[in-house]
Amino acid sequence: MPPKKAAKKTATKKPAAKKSAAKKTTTSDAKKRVKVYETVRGMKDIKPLDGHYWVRMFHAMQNICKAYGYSYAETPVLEAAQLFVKSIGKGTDVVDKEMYSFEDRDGNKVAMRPEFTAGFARSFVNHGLFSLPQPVRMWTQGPLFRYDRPQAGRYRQFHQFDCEVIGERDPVIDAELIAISYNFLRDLGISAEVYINSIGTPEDRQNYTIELVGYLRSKRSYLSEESRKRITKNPLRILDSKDEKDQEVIQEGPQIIDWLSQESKQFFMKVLEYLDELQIPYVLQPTLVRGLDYYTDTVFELYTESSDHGSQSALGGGGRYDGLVELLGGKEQTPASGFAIGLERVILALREIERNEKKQDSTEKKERSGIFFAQLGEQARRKSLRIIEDLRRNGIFVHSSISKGSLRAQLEIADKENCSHSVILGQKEAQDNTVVVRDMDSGIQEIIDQKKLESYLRSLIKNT
RNA sequence: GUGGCCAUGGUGAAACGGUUAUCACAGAGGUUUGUGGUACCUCUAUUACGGGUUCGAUUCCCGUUGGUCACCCCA
Repeated sequence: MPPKKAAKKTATKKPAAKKSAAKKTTTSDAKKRVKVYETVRGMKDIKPLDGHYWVRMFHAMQNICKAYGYSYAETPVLEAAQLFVKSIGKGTDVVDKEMYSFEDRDGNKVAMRPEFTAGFARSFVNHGLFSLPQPVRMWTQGPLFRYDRPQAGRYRQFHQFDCEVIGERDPVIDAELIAISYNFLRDLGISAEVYINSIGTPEDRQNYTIELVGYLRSKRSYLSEESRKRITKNPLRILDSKDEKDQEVIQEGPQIIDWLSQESKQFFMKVLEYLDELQIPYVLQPTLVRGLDYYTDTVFELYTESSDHGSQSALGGGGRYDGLVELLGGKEQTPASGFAIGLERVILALREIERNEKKQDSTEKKERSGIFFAQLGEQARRKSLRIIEDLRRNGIFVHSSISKGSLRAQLEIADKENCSHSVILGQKEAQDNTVVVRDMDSGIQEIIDQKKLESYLRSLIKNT
């Protein structure tokens, strides 16, 4: 920003000289154009205009996590690369193709986290969190990195809201996590659909995969080219193929549900029962399998109901990962479960809702609210500094534009910010220890004693 | 990683290959630092970057970068 401005200013100062010189670039390197940097591909600025979305989401996270008794925790962005390879799995795209990994100055292989779960599991093992009352409920939020091809709702640096419960295998935990994710979205005004499935134990999955591959081989000729390749590479992925013919084949094929062990099946039934009890609607999706290796039993995903953005409509997902903590050197049998929601996608959904709302009542004007404080002249400015400060300390938020000189300019801003009242302090008022309070709708002005201003404003705020 | 489409000020758009790149909105400043939601004036673009074709390129071609959509994958 600053470099650009500087360049512009020099350009406007001597436009004539510039033009002739620009073509014969010989000595005139003085006006070298300063390079304007852009964000690196796939990275996104959060602009002040969009800030309110993030603040809203932070509030929603905090409130809901407090209500459910989750503690805030954080893990570093940078971890040993191997941590992710081991937990997410070699052969997954996330690890093989999309991970930001490099050697640091000591030659250690590190990676920027592509997800939260592995870091949390590591942290749990690292700090012996099994000695806390079990299970440990944690939540976090922050940036994650995946070197993917950017698209709307998909960036290389993206943000997730994440909850993890480590140290207990109970279906009620899974139901609770689904409830949190569902309610988080509901609190923001998004009605989500929960898709749920169970993929059982790793052994269950292995047996099922063998069966599935056998079946798919027999139907090979009906499958799409892409899926044919996947039979050997990643057969489970064929289940959620978007190809219609593939789907037809899948419908007739074996379902993982039928391959679950008795225990897993019962566990899953319980999860569903608890969801019914919590009155969370869900859709059983026999083809739902998740991409990361560590998942066991319950898996679920959340979609917006009005899924306009075809492939980007998944807001989040999660599941149980009973084997991960042990895999990372933790105590034997440390079960866990968690979910993550993509915040950029939540914003996408919020925007869409806003668009629809605008269509419906575009005529309705926003009601004015808020107080603006305008000042005029040096003496009044000084005085108003103090008054504004006092008001703010006492919890009354006032807009002001104290750096501006003219009253006109200030009232213009008051209007744009949609303030209901403006407090005006000029030379005269400064002397009389009064202020003028102007109603921005009617234009009616009242003279108020400075001492009474606070209580006066309070009554105004109450009324609106 | 594969394929398609696209790129003009802060935003949204104009401009048969031809003078000074047009318009709206936003922004900054001003119309005697005491009155906004309605006026007026001024300012705010080496047309993404780099090459080429041409007397001449915002317009045509190539490359780069970025955006976007679908696939892959996923949040």
